[in-house]
Amino acid sequence: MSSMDVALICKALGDSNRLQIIQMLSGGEKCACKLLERFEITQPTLSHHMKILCECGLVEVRREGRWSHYSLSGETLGELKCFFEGLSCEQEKGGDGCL
Amino acid sequence: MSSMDVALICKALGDSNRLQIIQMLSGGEKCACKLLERFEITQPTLSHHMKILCECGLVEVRREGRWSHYSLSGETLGELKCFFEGLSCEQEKGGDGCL
DNA sequence: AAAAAAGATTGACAGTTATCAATGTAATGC
DNA sequence: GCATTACATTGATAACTGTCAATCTTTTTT
Repeated sequence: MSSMDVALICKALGDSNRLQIIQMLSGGEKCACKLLERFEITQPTLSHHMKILCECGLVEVRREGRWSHYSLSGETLGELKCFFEGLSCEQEKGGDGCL
Repeated sequence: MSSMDVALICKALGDSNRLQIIQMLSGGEKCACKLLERFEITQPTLSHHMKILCECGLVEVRREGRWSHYSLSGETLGELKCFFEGLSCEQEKGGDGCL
């Protein structure tokens, strides 16, 4: 997973509504109507947010009849966790070369 | 760490330049001049990015003479990792209530 | 004191984004 | 076939963002 992919996902999660959607999806698959109940936004706005979450790869959609069921992508979520786990605040070797 | 805090950090990391800065800081503390060398941006723009990274709590600054040394905040980084580790794509119990 | 170096701040601008109302589409129920 | 339901798309708009040039502040050097 490239830096650009991670940046795209972070950008998607940079919106408070979308971050809360992700947290809801962490409990398992949800349909759009259930998500809509929890937020003070209109249906077109939710649809817009879901599109962004899907386009960055973090969310997958399963269409069934009239319903759209959304869930987290296990693969993308795993890679994202991996990226953050790779970050460290520890010094690697010498200073920063600035004196 | 609240959802809003995480959203603020994600927003900060949603810019490709800032994400790369974070990756550089993962190797250890760096001063602004060293960071500037690696990017195709002007000094005021870098300064702007560093301010955003500091304000969300992910980066700390240590001023020394003319230099500003930047590093990742271990505490914030830890909490951020914790947040992402808490996400799962597994179903919790029943379906989503949508039939 | 004057010059230089490192970095922050200000102001401006083009591009992007979150949001909504209105409308479109596809599936279901009567 | 017609109404309803679930959701997507379009168009508009106000707010926000990344970027740079110009300038300011602070520290070091001569």
